[in-house]
Amino acid sequence: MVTSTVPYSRPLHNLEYSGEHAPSTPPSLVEEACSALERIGCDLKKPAKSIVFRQGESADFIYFIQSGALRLDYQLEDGRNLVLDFLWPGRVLGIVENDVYAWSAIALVDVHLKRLRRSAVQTLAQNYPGITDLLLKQKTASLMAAKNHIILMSHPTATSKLIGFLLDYSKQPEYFNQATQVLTLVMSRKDIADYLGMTFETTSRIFKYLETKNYIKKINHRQIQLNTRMLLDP
Amino acid sequence: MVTSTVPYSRPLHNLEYSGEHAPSTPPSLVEEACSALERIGCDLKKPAKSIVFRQGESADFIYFIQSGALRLDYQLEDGRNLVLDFLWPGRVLGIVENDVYAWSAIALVDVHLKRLRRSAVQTLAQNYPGITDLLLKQKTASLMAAKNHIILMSHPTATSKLIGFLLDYSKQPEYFNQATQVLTLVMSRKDIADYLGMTFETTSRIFKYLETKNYIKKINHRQIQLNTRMLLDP
DNA sequence: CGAGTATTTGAGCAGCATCAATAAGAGTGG
DNA sequence: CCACTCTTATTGATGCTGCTCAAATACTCG
Repeated sequence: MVTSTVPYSRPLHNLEYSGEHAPSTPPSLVEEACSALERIGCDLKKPAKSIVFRQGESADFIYFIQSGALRLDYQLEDGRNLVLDFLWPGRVLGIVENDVYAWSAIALVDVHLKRLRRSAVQTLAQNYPGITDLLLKQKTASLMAAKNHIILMSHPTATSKLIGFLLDYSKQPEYFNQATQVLTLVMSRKDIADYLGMTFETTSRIFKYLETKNYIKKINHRQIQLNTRMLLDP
Repeated sequence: MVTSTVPYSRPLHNLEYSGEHAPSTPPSLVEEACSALERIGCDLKKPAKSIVFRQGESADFIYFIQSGALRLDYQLEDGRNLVLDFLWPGRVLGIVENDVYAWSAIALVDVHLKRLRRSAVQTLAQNYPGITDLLLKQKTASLMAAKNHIILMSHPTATSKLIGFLLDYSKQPEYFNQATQVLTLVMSRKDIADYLGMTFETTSRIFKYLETKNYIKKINHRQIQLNTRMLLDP
């Protein structure tokens, strides 16, 4: 049941965030840092729906996503649950928080993680400057994701929010089939709603609306064929 | 006209973000880094409403805010303007973007900045590990601000968004008088609206509503006395 | 003081939330 | 493999919140 469907173990040097020019650290140092991290990391597989860490827990570990997908949840005092982000391979969990995790991480599908003790990473960072560099890039990636999230939430209508979400999501090669244009949703209607700031009934209704307008075609609840041209157009 | 009302020049070592435990770098290194940065930085004063940098411009400089307040604007293709953040002394501008600035920075009041050439900071960072550390902390600060922003935008009603905004804002000591409980708004109704994802008419109406409920008392358009206890209660 | 900008206020409507009921899928054990 | 249960998704009816367009008022700055 916990058996992952992952065919191969992704090497850590795929983690580098390419959205920023390498500032001063040469690539060799980053590679060195990755292999150093690889040595102290341990492989960890978690089944779908399992919790990797909980908001408020002592933040002892950081995790590199090798494969799969996760959801970051933030529990509000008023009882609402907010989805802060969806995470894909190449991203890192647990580097932002200080002594305790500021949010929870939940596996959406079976995931393959590399777990590293935070203190070990910090010790290692003293000898490998590439590590700090890598963490800096990961934080930039988180920040850009947050900016994107804010832009999505600022859209005036639920329809444009959802269209923006689908277009962003379709950039994930493991869940969007370019040939068939079919997007596999790894998250529920409620997850999407909690991410975009709406109710899951509205999410469902907008999916329906998009189908009547031929923007999308529902294969089943979790498989949706996109009409990318039309979604990008209006 | 460009004369700043700032009484003193804030030393750079006030910049350290205290929300995270110092990982491994001892404080002495951070101080060293700050004085090194101080040497290559040049003082810059900008009047209220002036643009520090524009979205899309070549990101040659980073700025440390010594005093004043700024607004980060993101221009969308559809013509809407989004306020991504309000920045206060101690924060840094321009470290997130890569080769071009991803958003614009506008002075809300007269500001005093320390301007540093990005390339010079990168060169200096090779000798002073504290610099990378400081940048890492600043990115964490940006990310936490973004998380807060997302939480605010997720609130179900415009009233709770605005209350959340006022409570967050009242943490700024230079604009909230603890004794009189008066908050000085450095931003317009439209700025607040563009930050929270609503129209400025709604912002105005909610201010009115909060006054009728005795949650706030308007001294004038830009001076508002808060009834903090009532705002925190419901 | 006057022109331009920011804010307030009003009326009407559209979109989304709420509550509620049904339908479709997924998971489980016989 | 099927029947049963539990979860997830859809659909419906209704009311309220906040948007739109429009006008009036307050404030700012030269």
